Amino acid sequence: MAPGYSEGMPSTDATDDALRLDQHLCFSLQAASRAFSGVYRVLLKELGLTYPQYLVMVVLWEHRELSVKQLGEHLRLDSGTLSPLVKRLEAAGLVRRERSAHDERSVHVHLTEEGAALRERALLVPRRIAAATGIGLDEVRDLRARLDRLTTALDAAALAEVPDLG
Amino acid sequence: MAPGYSEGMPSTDATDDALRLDQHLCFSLQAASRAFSGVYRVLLKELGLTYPQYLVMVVLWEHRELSVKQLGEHLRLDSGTLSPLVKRLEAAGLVRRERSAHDERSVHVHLTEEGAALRERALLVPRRIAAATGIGLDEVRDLRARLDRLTTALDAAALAEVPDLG
DNA sequence: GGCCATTCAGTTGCGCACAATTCAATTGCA
DNA sequence: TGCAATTGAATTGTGCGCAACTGAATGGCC
Repeated sequence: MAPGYSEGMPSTDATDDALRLDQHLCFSLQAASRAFSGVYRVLLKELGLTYPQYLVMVVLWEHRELSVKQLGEHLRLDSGTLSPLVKRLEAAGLVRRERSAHDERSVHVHLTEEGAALRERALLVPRRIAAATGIGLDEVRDLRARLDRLTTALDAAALAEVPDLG
Repeated sequence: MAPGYSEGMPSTDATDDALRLDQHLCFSLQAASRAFSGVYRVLLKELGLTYPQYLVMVVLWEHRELSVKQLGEHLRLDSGTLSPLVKRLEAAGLVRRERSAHDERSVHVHLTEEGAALRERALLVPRRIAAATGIGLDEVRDLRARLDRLTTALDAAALAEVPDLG
């Protein structure tokens, strides 16, 4: 039942089994995520976007203008990742950054004409991706729900792992 | 039903909806994957491993000795990623690299005493991770199966996207 | 009003993922 | 046997993710 080690000595201990690569949900997750990136990479090349840049544009197409902080809340990214990424989008002419008048600390990112126009060309991407997954809308919805619950649980656990309070 | 754009003008077009961030399975997937990494990062710090390094060790604990190429097949990584990573594991004293006698092109990676011994301390990791996910073994198994099928489908699609053959 | 803690963006540094290239070793085939 | 194509590892370069830090702006509190 259990493949065990290469020596042909099957491990019957569940704790041992748990250390096998194929028992790691995190690996299946990461593999699927990278496979997704690979498909997006091909589709997005003609838009001149990387996959993380595409996600930033998706958020901006939905909200038009956001601070770096707000972008990070939507995408779970911090300024260390977003600052250079947004700069590259600005260099590509898709967004512009401006200091807020109300709060000089924050920087608002908004679409340029060109950035807004790119949305038209991006509309086909989700359909082509959906076709590539080979699964139906219902299963996609179900998977998303499960994954989001998983993320919430893991975030909570990560906080608990760094007690700070004894 | 559909939140639509910030202007309060709900988009009833399914194509428009598909461009919303919360419709992107890839994002839920990546978010869950990064949440996993975060929990692992905390647990693995005391083992002196990063999450990708841990996965390499998991494969080596299972197979004892593999070429860089074989490691890459297990983990879906190429030498561009593995070469420096394995070098860091070697610098940490956990593995040793040796040119194969049969084929001088290939480099075999095998555990040192210290690397093999580290397995004992790693045995607790999967249990603590399982607790952090907040889901049962059955759902984990089901999720893994779905994700692996998804990865297979996406890989096939990625190949089809780069026709090369017209 | 003046001071301190907090907030926000940006930078630096490190490791990972991946494309593209290089180079040596090997294989295949004429 | 000799040469071309392939294979395996390593290197280079770019971008992402994240921790740690900097510095300016803001807000709270006395």
